[in-house]
Amino acid sequence: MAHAPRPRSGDRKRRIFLFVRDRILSGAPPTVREVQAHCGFRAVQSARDYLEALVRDGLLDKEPGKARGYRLPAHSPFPTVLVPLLGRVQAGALTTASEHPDGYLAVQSARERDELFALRVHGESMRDAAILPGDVVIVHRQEDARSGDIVVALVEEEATVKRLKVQAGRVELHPANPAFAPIVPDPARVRILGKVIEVRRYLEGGALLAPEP
Amino acid sequence: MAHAPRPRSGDRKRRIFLFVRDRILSGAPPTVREVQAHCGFRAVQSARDYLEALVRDGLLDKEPGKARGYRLPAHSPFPTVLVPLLGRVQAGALTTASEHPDGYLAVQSARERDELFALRVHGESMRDAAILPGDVVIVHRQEDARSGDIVVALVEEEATVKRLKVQAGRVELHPANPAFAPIVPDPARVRILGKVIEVRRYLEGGALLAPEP
DNA sequence: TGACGTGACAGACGTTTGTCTGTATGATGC
DNA sequence: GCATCATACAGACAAACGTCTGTCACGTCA
Repeated sequence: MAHAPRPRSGDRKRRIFLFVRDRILSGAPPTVREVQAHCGFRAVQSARDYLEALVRDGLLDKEPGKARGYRLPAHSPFPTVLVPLLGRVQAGALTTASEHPDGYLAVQSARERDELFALRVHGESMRDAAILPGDVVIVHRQEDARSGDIVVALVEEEATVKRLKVQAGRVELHPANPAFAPIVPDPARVRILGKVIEVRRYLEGGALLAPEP
Repeated sequence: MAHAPRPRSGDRKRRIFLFVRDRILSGAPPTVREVQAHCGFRAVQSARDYLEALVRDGLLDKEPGKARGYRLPAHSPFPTVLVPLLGRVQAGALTTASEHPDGYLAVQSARERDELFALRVHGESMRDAAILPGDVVIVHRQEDARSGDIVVALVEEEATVKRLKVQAGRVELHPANPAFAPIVPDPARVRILGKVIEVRRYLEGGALLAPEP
């Protein structure tokens, strides 16, 4: 028997990629047989050939042997976690605050979920570091940091974002705005809550405000 | 033999839900046995019991019989989608480019996912709007925008980020850096690709790999 | 005390699904 | 013509995976 007229392969390959991508984006990668059915192939292997070609092209990743093992080549190999967005953080209340967040943000990170939180920035003190009031910073909880890191620290009983500098063994918190003065706190009274690993600015609407179910 | 001391059930159920949710958000739902392994259960059925309980609670949906059949319910308050991250965009190649992305980013948005893409920013021209080289902008595809919006436009055959100003019916693209001059393009030759709805900066090697070329 | 519900375990069964091997057909190049 | 390659098909096998049935330990409550 004659087969169907051969379609130009690049186009078919592209359509299959879009189908697979759509399915992954919709929540679950397709099986090889679902791709087969979608394309009208009469053999599983035909669909498999295309999928493997897409992997060779770098358009898809796969986990061999696993069911529904095709993935989008993640830009970050990290899983997506939802981290709590805190409004203001007052002294010592970090743990408490993270139990009553303003909402949750999807973050791709190698860190554990409990090591991350998000904080809305108040004030202009980091303007020249391109961090504006209303921006959201994603913070990795840690008690120390290196000179030059942008950190969240407890100063005067409230969390603030500053650049950490260690000069001659002395900890200083530097704003990025000439209108503000560096803070040279009593070492016993400064407490670093974490290090900023990401900055986000939402230009419309706003970050998600969804309660944890 | 005595079993392990019975944990407080609500907490364990919640932790299992978070695990499943993260996995779905990351691109693929887990199998029952993956949940089992993650929780340290010694029987598949134990994991299954929890998963079914979560379905009864309405926290998860499932497709019975299918591999990796657990889903976030449609009414889930976390509309997280994966959005293609494009390196450079050249004339007319937006659709093509989004099929060969550098990777995918998790973005929370009410928009449809094919209306969104992410673009890495090149150059200092938006510095005073707190957008730095290397930042990633999340863009909503639209052909028009309002005066004052930050947009991605095709200029000289390449996509660039600028602030849109409409003065006396004339379209102007304004950089946010005194070192750059406003662009007043031939209206027939300017094309708006979309509006920037979010800006992200990754401060730690992690989530984003490729440094500035 | 005994009935009952819950959380966990154990083992097996059968479907779903990835994978392998082999064949047929047409296009291309020497 | 003949070798070679790519596409599609056919059928089978084996691993992955969802599902079922039964058991055990513990707590609650009448």
